[in-house]
Amino acid sequence: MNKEQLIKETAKELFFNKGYLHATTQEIADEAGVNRSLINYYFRSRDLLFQTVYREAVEDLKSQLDKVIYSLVPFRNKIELFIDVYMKELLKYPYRESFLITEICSKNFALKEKKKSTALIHFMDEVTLEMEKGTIRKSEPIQFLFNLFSLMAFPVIMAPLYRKLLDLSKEKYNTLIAERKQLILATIFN
Amino acid sequence: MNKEQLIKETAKELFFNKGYLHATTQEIADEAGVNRSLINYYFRSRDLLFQTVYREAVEDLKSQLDKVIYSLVPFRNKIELFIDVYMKELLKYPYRESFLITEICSKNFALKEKKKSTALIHFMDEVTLEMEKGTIRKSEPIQFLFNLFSLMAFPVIMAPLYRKLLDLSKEKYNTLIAERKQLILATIFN
DNA sequence: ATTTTTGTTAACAAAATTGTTAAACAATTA
DNA sequence: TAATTGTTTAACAATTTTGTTAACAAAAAT
Repeated sequence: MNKEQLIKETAKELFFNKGYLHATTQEIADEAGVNRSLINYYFRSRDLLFQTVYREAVEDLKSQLDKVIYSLVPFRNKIELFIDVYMKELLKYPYRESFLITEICSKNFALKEKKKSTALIHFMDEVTLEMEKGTIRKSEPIQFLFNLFSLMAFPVIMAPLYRKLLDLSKEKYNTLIAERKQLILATIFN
Repeated sequence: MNKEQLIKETAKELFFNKGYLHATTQEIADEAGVNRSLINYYFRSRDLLFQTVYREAVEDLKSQLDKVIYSLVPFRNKIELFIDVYMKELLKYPYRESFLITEICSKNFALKEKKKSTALIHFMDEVTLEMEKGTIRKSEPIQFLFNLFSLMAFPVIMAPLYRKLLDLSKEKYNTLIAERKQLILATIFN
């Protein structure tokens, strides 16, 4: 693999998978098995590497949503597909969203944002329709999104803490997470 | 206020409220309006300050749970009370749990943990009972906890990101969060 | 009142982290 | 094969961050 890519992937591994948000350039380089100067060669500065990783994470997140949202299957199947896709991604990169939040908070971000993606608007319409049909609980459509994401992501993100507080083994915790797809469906559908 | 306390509170403010997890000792001192050396005087090192803050956060989290769990009111009222208490705390310290996770991940934590708190066991029993009574959906009792915490915390923690992605004003977002208590109750109770 | 203890500060030293440069090396092209 | 371009590295410089010290001030104790 070319080393520019390797550096990025390694950074993502440390940030998104290991949750090691304080990683230094040296640590990233070591983990990738490259000379630290290469980070400056390819990305100019630590901060630009972070920005690059940040941007790609947001893009990934969006395109992932879009792909599922635009799939032409009935609503419930769409949600099931989405849970499959997103929870798989969560197990690979549990801390991606946490990284994004930390970055947004630490830099005082220019929140210039492109319009709400058309995919989202499309999906919100679909949610509204399902509420009218009575397949899901009535509420502000965004709340349905909140609920769905919350139920998927939070237990995964908080695993280290909850394992501590509840004294659960890694295996037990994984079992619980695996069970959640059905539970989430039962929770959000009438 | 005595300055040792002030430093701790300021650190918490930066970490838990502002989500500024990269704060340096100088930045903490500046924010608190004290000389940086005082941090070393009272806490010896940056790392010990972090440890102290960490420990207190875990304690707070636990004692908060305990207080509500042991209150002698019917189950549903208990949950309502809990949502009130916990969501108020969340708005004050949205990133407390994120800080804990980041710390757990960055240090390779000695996961030596005191037994699961008796409060938790007590509460799990209560949840099991309610499942048998049919007031809440049947599942592994811990999953009920997961659901409850997820629905409360995740939309608050992810506010900066979701506001970006969904292009929502601060006001609109706050309204959505405020509406969630009823929504959560409707979601987790049969 | 003066000694002792505690709290506070600035100046300094040490360590850690990042950024730059120049030279070595490899790959590609003329 | 010489020249050019792109890649990699080590050495160095600059910066940032942390930790220590010693002097000083305030408070408490004798």
